[in-house]
Amino acid sequence: MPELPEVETVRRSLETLTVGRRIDRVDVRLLRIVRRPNPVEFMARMQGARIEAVSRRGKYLLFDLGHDVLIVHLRMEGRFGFYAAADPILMHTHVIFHFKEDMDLRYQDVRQFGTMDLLAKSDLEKFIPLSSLGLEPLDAHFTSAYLKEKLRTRRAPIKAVLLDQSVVAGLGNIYVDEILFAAQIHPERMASKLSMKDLTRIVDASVEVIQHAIQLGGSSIKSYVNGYGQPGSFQYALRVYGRQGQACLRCGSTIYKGRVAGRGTHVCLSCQKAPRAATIR
DNA sequence: CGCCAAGTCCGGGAGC
DNA sequence: TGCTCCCGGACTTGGC
Repeated sequence: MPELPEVETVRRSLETLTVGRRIDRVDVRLLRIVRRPNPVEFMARMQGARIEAVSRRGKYLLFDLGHDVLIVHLRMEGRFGFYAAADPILMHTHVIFHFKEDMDLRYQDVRQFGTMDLLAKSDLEKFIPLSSLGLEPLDAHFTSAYLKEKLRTRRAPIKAVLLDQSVVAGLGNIYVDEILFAAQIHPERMASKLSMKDLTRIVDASVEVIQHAIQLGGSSIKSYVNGYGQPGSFQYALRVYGRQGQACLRCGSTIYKGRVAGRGTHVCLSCQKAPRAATIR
């Protein structure tokens, strides 16, 4: 479940491990991972390319290859590992980037949900999933005024809207629950009805939670590790996610788990006051 | 054994 | 009427 803090942590590790290296050969072992171009062209175009930089936008990783850019989405369980070329190939290894120095960058994904897109840098704006992303939560322009405008017409519950990548880029199920708990806002509040004060609380909570999570290298709930194979430690700092049945760290009442926007949703019903129409109350 | 978990896309349907 | 918005299903497979 890599969300922004996990993807950012992976980015930092891959930056150290791969920038400046030249790709000798790419081996696509599971075709569905590569969405475009076709796998033959994908492998051919990357051969000989040098990794100039590794950046991130929302939950997407971007490998700058000079003329082209490789865009990777890890979805739920995608991960990268750095190996000696002679190391045994583990299960669920779907794409291998071989470097000159007998080192490999390997993409592993039990769920096979992750995606790779290779495009010319000049076509980057045409890549809809990327070009339609909203602001990063740590962007200075991510403010209550920005959210007010974005949420003006949105009648969906605030949780669904914060999961919408065109509103804020990089939040997923874990951090939205954490942010709404920190902001003391019920996930089923209608987005368009939130006051500027509410929105300010959401912005402040977003910055605080996401910064803290990056500091701790992300949350390793299930399988997440960075490019060095190291887990994060923010799972120990989670205040509401996965704590159903336990005491609220703020008020002591019991954390409840329900369902909002089709997602498992954790709330403290004392700290996060339910609106009249709420199903979790 | 059947359900759940995750993020995104897509189609159908609701609502303004 | 036409558009925007919302929700649920599909994708996948391991774990409970």
